[in-house]
Amino acid sequence: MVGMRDVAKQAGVSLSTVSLVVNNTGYVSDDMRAKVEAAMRELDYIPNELARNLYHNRTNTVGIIMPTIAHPFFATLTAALQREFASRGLKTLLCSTADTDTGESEYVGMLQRHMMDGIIMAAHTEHPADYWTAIRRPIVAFDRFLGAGVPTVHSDHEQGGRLVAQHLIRTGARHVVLAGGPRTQFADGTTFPTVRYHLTVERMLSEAGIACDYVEAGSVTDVTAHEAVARNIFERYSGVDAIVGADVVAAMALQEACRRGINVPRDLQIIAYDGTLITEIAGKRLTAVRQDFPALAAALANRMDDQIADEEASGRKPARTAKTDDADADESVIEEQVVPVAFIPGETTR
Amino acid sequence: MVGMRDVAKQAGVSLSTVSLVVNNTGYVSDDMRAKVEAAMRELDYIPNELARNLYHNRTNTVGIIMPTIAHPFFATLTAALQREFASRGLKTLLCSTADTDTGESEYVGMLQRHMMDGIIMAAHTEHPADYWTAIRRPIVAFDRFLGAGVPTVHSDHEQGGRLVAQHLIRTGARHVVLAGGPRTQFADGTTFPTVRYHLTVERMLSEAGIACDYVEAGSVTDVTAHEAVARNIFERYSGVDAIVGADVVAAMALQEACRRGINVPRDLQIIAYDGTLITEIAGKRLTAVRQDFPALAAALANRMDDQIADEEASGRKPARTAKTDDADADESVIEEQVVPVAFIPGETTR
DNA sequence: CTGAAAGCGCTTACAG
DNA sequence: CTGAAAGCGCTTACAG
Repeated sequence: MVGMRDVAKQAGVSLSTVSLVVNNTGYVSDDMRAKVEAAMRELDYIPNELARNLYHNRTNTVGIIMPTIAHPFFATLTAALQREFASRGLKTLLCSTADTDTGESEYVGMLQRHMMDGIIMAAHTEHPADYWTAIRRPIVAFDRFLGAGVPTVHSDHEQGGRLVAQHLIRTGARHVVLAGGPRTQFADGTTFPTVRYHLTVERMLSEAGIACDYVEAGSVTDVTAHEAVARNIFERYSGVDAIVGADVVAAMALQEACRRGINVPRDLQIIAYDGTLITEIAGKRLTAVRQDFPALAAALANRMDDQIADEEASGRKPARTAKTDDADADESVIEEQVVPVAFIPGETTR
Repeated sequence: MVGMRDVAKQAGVSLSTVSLVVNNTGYVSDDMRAKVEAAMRELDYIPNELARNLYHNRTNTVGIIMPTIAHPFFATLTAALQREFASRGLKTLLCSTADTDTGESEYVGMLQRHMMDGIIMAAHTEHPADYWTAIRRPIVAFDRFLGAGVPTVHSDHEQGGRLVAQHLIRTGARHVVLAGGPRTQFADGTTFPTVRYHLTVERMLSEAGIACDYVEAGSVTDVTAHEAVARNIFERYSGVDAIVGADVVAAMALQEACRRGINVPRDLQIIAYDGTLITEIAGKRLTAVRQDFPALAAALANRMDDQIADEEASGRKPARTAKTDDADADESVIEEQVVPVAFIPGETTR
């Protein structure tokens, strides 16, 4: 491997001069620069970024922790994040917990060992209350609350719930089935903002006197399990005339409805929550509440930049100390950024 | 940041002793070990992997270059690869060219700057013949030929083509439309093994006297464009009674058939090529030729391990020199590993 | 504007 | 079994 030393020797200059040329920093005479560049070319010199990273204690790499990249929701989110990060000079390390059975602790370890500059946390998790806050390195949560000092970004799920409920009320739905995460997540002090969408729908439908049942949709890591859920809905709630669930669940419900010869949307409306490409290939174009993935990604990347800048500023010491310079951060509070959603009519609603 | 030096001081031992304990290498007396471990705990010491990486000139990170992770095919492949790599202690860096408009050269640059130990190349590309072979670092190609010395892994597309053709012949198809990549890829000396599936289907159908038209399915980066393709098929080939295409195209075709009130599978059969989860949520369960993603991932990872080991063995000098030790490698030939596929009957064929 | 020196944090021969 | 020393490849004050 040819290193800077070889280039310096070949060009007859010092190491520092080569470094200045490579990084285009400070002043180098045209003469010197030419000699160095010639040497670099002759030797086919390529700087070793590892060494540079060690010096700066930075890798320009951000990890995205999610259950599995095979799920369209996370694939869509990750694509948006990768694009956003790339435009900021950051690489994306894939950390999918279900694809590796290692849980997120391994990835957190990598963060602590300085293999990454930060982590976007988008996987479910069960940890002591201070697990995340104790890490003291850049972390941004997606769609979950991880504790004070860990900023979070999520869609405006209340708005999402309102859009769904308003549509169902307006179209005269009478028996709605809502599919979502484990109902235990709905407890007070939940760490999942998504429950706001379900709760909003339930409240508004209840006020309108519309029946609303809730079923648990199963894990995102086992997409085929959704099929059984879809079947169950039809078997347990024979009067159902509207189903609301994440894209994949909605697609399964539509498929099952077709098998049973149910006319969608005349006798059954289906609304997908998320708006990934699944909505376009499910047999009919699914009506959907679409999360704004590019905007979510931009918000996540902004928070991440902040976190990384904070860490750098605080001289490689813990980022979140009491002495915040400006008043914007009450450290006992979770910084929360909310991104609007949109209602996209398709062929599965009236 | 607390470093090894701090631990050594606190424990009253030398740097090397701390290193030995941390890495569990060589012999350290229980006494010393205890002291070091105590110090590590007290100081909350976490080794900095960057430094270690610099010394070893390894990052244990492999990049996967693909058009976009948002496409279910690459999401599925990547999930399998990530799982496979993780089990071998390798991290997965996401390199999607369409999500970043940077082309793969940026990622190749990272490989050369030693930010990655190797690259899985699964994106389309147009480069001079020696572009890939000149890189001289670990590269494994997926489903494409990149040149001598770059091993490749792909499904047995001839078998895939046979399975499709046999089914169509057996069920009495009379007018088949095949959707696939740009027809220009079919030239002699193509770098795309997938054309073997199309060519096999065309040859076998032709021998059986069955009409077969070919349409270009459009880019994987623009999934919605497939919709127009699906519409076109029905408009241009009114007699079509079987459509074969990648999962997303097949799903779109099914959706369009439903809109037109065409009975699938009675009057139109649809076969999906790939077998991602799309086949399960397309309105009906799609009959599919399924690629074996876990096996493909394992094969890719094996080749990658070989490449990395070769590089290490050749003392950090170019991996592919003339002096191969055993006779297994004629360097002018592309090492090619083929993985079987399977025909999975669904609801869209007879 | 250029060079000699110290250092990023860890690892590994090599003496003792 | 332990420590002092050199080194991984690059960067950055700091003298000249």
